[in-house]
Amino acid sequence: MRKIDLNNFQVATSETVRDINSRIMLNLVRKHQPVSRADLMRYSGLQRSTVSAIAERLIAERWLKEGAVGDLPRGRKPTFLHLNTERCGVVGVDIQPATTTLAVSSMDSQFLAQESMSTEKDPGEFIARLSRRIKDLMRAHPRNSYEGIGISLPGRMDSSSQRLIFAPTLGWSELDLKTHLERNIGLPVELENAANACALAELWSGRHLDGVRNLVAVTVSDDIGVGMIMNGQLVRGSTGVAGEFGHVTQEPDGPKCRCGNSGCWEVLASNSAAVRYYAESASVRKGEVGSKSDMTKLPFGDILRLVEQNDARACKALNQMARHLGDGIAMLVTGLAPDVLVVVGEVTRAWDKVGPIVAEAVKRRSFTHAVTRILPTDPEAQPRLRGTIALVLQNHFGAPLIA
Amino acid sequence: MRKIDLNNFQVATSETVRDINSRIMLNLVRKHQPVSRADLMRYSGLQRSTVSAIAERLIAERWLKEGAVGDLPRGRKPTFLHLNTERCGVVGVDIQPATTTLAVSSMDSQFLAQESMSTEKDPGEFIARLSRRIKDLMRAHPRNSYEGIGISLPGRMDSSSQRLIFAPTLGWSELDLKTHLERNIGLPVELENAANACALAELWSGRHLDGVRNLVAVTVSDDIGVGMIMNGQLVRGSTGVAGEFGHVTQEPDGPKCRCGNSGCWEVLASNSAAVRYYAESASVRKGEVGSKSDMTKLPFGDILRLVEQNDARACKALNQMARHLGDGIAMLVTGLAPDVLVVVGEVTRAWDKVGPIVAEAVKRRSFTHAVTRILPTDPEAQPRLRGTIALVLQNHFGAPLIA
DNA sequence: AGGATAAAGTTCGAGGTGCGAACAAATTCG
DNA sequence: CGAATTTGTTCGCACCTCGAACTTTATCCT
Repeated sequence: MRKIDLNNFQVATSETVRDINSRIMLNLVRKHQPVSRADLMRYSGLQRSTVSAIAERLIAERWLKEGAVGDLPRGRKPTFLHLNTERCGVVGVDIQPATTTLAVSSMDSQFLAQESMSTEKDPGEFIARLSRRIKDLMRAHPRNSYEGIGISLPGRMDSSSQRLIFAPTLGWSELDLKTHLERNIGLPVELENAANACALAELWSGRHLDGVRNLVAVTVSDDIGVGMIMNGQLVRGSTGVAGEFGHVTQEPDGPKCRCGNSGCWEVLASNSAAVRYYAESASVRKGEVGSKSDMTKLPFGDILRLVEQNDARACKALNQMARHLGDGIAMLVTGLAPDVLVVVGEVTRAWDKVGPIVAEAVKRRSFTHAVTRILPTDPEAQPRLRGTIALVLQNHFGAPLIA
Repeated sequence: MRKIDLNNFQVATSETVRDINSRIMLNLVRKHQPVSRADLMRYSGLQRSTVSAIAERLIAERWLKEGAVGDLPRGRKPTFLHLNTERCGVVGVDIQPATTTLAVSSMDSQFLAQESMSTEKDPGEFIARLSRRIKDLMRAHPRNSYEGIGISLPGRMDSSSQRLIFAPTLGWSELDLKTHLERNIGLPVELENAANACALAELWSGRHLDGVRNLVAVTVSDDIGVGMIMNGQLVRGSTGVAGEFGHVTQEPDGPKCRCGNSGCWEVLASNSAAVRYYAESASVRKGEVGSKSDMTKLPFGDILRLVEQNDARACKALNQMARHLGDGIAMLVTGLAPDVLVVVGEVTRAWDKVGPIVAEAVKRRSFTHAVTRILPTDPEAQPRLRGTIALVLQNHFGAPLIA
């Protein structure tokens, strides 16, 4: 049971009823399509007449469309309803330190087109170029309407103003991306932290069992981010900064982290950690410790490639990273007990090696009553980008803001 | 934005509108009482006529009552509305390993009476005795109606059946407390884990700034429990077992925990930990390590008493506990970034000593963007017991289950 | 004293919404 | 060809909020 937020509520009117039931209908169609009005009546518990009325309106508003007629052993054949995927489009933007990916998607989270550009160091320049690219992309893929622009980025937004307040890897500061883009393009813009976007992606378009309402996404790159869905809703915390489990101290005497502390989880288990482990093993092998110039700092991708070739040093570095990754995941499983925990990042390419080590660490360390499934995401599925789409679609498919 | 739970939703009808607005009104009265209809109109945004209609019904249902007339510089004087605290009572039961406390409370979370009994080892016997005590207490404090019985206990319930599935300190197993009590007394029973109950207590009757929607309660006794409120709602996780941060590994080579792992947070920072630190310091002082018989295992309460007398050994043990407590709290602050984190337990009696050490650890270890206030609870305020009341009152004051 | 002003609270018809029964349409089976 | 069955529509009813008009109560100013 939720407490009513007296600082941010909506009273109910007659139309509220229709809004609630429409959203339920829309979700039922999304889940069961193709589906007849009679089926919707059974799924929802609404009266046949009510279902017909709502369907009529949703068809008029072009959210739904009628399709083929079904087949039954007896009686009148049902007319199927579908989501009208042509109705609207959504623009998704995934900003990463080096590359920014943008895409347009239809209502069913299918990408219609996708392209990349470099992420500029100068925010002004970047916004101008991104705006142009988005407009071009929308012009090339005309839709009945565009609903909005979702943006994922490695940083933190102020929860009220949505201004960017922290994005060390991008090198921007205090940027009001939202307002600028909204003015340039004329569509609502929604920003979200990358890990949170991944969590949303899994919630709305993940291939999980139906009814997953507690889900954690762990993004592993040069840092570690955690996005949490609890009770079917993204957890942003008081200032929008929840999920910084990457900066939980795991080894007080461990290596220095760029956050200023030492031995943070992300210092021990991120891609950069594997890179460091690999480099360290080089100098150890040579019998010299600390002669930094000797350390061969291979990019993480190369380490993964070496692992595929069964290179012993690379495997050892990866194992070390995996063990620490598992330790942190055990913390999340123990403390949050989600139904599903998904891992996002290049490291999933070696999941056949990493997965068992993580599973072992979790089994060893975590409290036994949780039954969290730990799953790698397919990098092809572009979780960040899918999350930006979910971010916008939420507004139509999510629960109405009431009470 | 919340995702609609298609496995557990309610469609809206005309009455839903009234239900939503009634609950909003009830909460507004709770927050602002005494308050006039005209004020409620302004707070809620509803029409004057609607406010009057809802008030009329709530008065008829005895949720509200009219009180004194107010005073204004001009115009007709307003009639104030209050919560009708006499309307209903709630029974709260706080089961702890040695003692069970039971109380009856009015709608405003004020205790009318409170008494204790010993917690039996035999569950059947216990249920019988508890039922009798509850019935006696209700008879001694007659109310218009009793709304339900809330129970807090140190253990875990199955989230669907509410059967007790894990309560090592009580020594009961697989107990269906809910059904038995409901049959004996004829009131709905709600069970909740003690840490969760404390979190609910702070959410509903805590003395915090208004609008705290992300809150963590840490209960420190012989174990450590964590209750989480995120987005204004209790986080129970997939199987109702979320919050076991007490069993997150902090020192892999640390002392054995009764959960089977080693170096869990609760092994390092619970009351028992302080007791152990104290005992260890004894044997160290004597120059012998490991001769267990020499270790003086003082109860935690005695250690606190010694601390009040500035006993050096006791202070050292408490400091050690406090440092570890702070380390774990830093993890929660970093990862969950709640508005408020409350600490519950005997340790708060020495908060003038413990608080600064915790604050220091949090400052040192946690990510800097969170602005969590860390507060001790007053043991006199009986957070567990208040939580059981909140557990029941939620059903009337919480957001309606819709969509 | 009496009228203007002001604010609280009530009354009542209009419009939106779901309910539920009756009805129409479409299809199969004997 | 009619009975049975299932889908989908129509229509009057009840519930709810809205919003304007109205009543009630009180103060201030002339």
